[in-house]
Amino acid sequence: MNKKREIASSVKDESLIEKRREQMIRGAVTLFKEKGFHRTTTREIAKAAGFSIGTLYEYIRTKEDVLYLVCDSIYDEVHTRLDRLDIEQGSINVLVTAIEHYYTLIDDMQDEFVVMYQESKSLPKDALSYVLNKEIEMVALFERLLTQCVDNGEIKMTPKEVVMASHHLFVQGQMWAFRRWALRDFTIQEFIDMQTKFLLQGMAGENISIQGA
Amino acid sequence: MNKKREIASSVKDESLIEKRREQMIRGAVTLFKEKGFHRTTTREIAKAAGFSIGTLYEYIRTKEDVLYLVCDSIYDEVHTRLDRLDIEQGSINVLVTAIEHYYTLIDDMQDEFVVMYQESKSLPKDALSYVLNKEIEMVALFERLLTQCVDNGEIKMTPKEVVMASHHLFVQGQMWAFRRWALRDFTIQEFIDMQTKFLLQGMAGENISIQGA
Amino acid sequence: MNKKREIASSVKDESLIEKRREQMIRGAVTLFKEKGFHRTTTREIAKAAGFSIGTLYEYIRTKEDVLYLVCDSIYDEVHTRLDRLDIEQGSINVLVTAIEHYYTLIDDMQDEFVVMYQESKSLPKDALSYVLNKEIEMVALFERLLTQCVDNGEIKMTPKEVVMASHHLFVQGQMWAFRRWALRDFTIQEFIDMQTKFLLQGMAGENISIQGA
Amino acid sequence: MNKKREIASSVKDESLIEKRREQMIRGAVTLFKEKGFHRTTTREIAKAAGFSIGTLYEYIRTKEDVLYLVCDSIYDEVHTRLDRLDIEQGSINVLVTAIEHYYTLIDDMQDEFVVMYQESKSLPKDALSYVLNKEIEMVALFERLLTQCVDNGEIKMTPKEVVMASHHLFVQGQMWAFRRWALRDFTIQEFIDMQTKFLLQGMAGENISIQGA
DNA sequence: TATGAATGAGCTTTCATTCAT
DNA sequence: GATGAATGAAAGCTCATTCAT
Repeated sequence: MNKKREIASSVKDESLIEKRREQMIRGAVTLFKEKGFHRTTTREIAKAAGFSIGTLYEYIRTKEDVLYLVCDSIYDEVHTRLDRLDIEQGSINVLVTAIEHYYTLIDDMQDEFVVMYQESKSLPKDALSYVLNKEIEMVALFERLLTQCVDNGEIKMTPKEVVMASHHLFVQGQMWAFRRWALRDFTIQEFIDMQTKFLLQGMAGENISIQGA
Repeated sequence: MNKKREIASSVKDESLIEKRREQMIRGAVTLFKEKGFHRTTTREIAKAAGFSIGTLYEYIRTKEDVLYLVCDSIYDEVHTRLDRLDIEQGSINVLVTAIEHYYTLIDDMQDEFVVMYQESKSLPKDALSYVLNKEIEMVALFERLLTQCVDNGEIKMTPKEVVMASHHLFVQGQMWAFRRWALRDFTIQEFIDMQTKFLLQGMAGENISIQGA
Repeated sequence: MNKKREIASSVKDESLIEKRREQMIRGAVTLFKEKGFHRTTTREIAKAAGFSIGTLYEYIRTKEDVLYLVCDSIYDEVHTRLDRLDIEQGSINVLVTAIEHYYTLIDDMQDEFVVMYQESKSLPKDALSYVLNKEIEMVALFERLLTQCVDNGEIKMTPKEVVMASHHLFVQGQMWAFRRWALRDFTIQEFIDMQTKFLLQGMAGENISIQGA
Repeated sequence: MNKKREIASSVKDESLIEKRREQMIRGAVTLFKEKGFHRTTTREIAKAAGFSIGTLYEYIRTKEDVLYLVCDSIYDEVHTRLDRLDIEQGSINVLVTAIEHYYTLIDDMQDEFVVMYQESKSLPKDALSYVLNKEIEMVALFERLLTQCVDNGEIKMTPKEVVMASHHLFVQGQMWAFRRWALRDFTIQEFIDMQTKFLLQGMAGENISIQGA
């Protein structure tokens, strides 16, 4: 369900398509980051990619396709980087590794993530649901790892807390991408450490009574 | 510094201005939420507000003004609701109350917050910095409360952890606004409780060794 | 033929109409001079006149009416000032006086003349032809005076030269209004003297002694 | 000083730019003459030029650019036609030729000149000063020729008279463009002859005393 | 009479997309 | 395959004019 959308191209040569689209994505990310999707013109994208507007349209059908290609390429990278973890049995160690890989990935592709989160709402319905689905997959990865930790007794959490914590981890990733201006005193490693510690402390502790008790 | 921007209007009657702008904001939020700022036309805003395009422009100068009015009205509400806390001396109780008020506020104005966070980048430079400043003020409120808890010994945290936790609280608010679709199984009260518990546990625990140690 | 156009007003009190229109004309001339008819808004005219846009429209029907009122008031002044000459029998002396009066008038009402000549093409057909007719009357006055000078032997000119010279005199008046920036080294009296001398020399052809000498 | 303004075009082919702009100018002059710059819409200009509104804006940036192109092309023609005279040593013969060429030029491009003089005030500041400068150059040409005639004894004139006469010649050119409706009984040759004769007579004569002397 | 809020036709300009070369 | 000139729908905004108060 929600398979990768094929972006039509009138060019036949597959390797050329890939090359051109890569140029396109690189240029587009910079522009989208700077001015947003709507304020960026297709001409600008073509220019930044190094070819003419006519050529641009040989490799896409609509401007939104460019945005989709950007989002899609991000998730290709996510998969490349996190696929190993996908098969491993969950444990605290695997979880910690997953968090580290995920946040490092976001750090490496900060611009791309910002663009994706900022602009994905401009995608056409089906492309949007494809991207959203990728997001859900990510959250589900954390959910699975956490659940397995609960199952093997390493962590104590209600199922609802697992859901919440997964979203939490995911959203903290967005935070790193979006709010780096506010977190410029932190290195990515510090950030990872703190997030990890935070999570594990939050989960491990005896129930602490709140509100005066 | 960064004073409220006056949006010029060619109408003189102040109370009428307020009334019309309220209509405008209400209509605009719905539309911006639905289609985003750029895909919404000024004519649609006028129509949703219940008056003509000409009348719309009697109360604003540019389309961006509408977005600013939306953001500004949100922060007016924020201030109305959180101003009491601003003067209180920090303590765990006050902090917990602040979290509750803040997340309840976001819950009440979900659409408005989503729009603000999604679209504020489309504001003109000075308006954007005004809005960003409001955001910083919010984070600073949490920071102050946390620091005072640290000072009075209720909480153990390094200054860096205080900064991180403040951003964390802030971003979790965004999460509630943005990801309600993913959290539809949670009530706002559950959400508040979990976030609060999470935070306090994370802060209170003895240092727990991570990574196998 | 081409009678004064009545500008409709919904106000009854004639003296009030006159008062308001005078305010209007004074304000409008300044604005039209500065920004031209098209770039001036009716609101600006109302404001410059010292009353509201609603009141403005109690005294005129369209924006073009304002322009007409300006042009009309100029020719009222022209008539007031030159009517005496209209009845006198032509002679070199009368001609010289006419030139002097005419150029002095233009000097006194420089702004008004500039506006009229620059903007009169924006008048509606009938108003335009009324104003053009006034212009023709002016030229005709010079023509009559010249012709009578020819008839009484004071000047030697072919009928065609009379026509040309009349237009010449008229156009030199425009020049004084329009090109004062280029003629800032000249006083109006110098200008009058030179124009007069120029004309009379030009007409004298064979050395004809003027003024009896 | 006051160099030709480059009007930006997004089209690269220079010869195409020239061709399209020529179409544009031709169409615009007709329309501006008929209805004035402000009453003419850009769509009408495009249509008159024979292409779409989108294409129009491939060759200009703003509506005012069209007006500038009109003015500029007039002065290109002026230069083409009068440049020879620019280098010649002044003499009565050269002066007479200059007058003839100048008035003939105006006769050939009557519409263009009318438009330029009527509408140039709608140009943006820098374009206006460029055009005004061209005008000053024209007057200066006459001034130089006259001064040289004075220097070589062919003509007797004070420096002030030279200035005035130069403006006079220039303004008479405007007259021929603007008031042809009033001068329809004259051919351009008659006009030239009369103006020339007028000027030379005015200048050549013994000083004739005016007003009583 | 005076006011000024309301209206909407109409303007300039942009830009995604096409297609002949 | 690559190019870029051409297109026109659609957007933001203005302003002359009206009319209820």
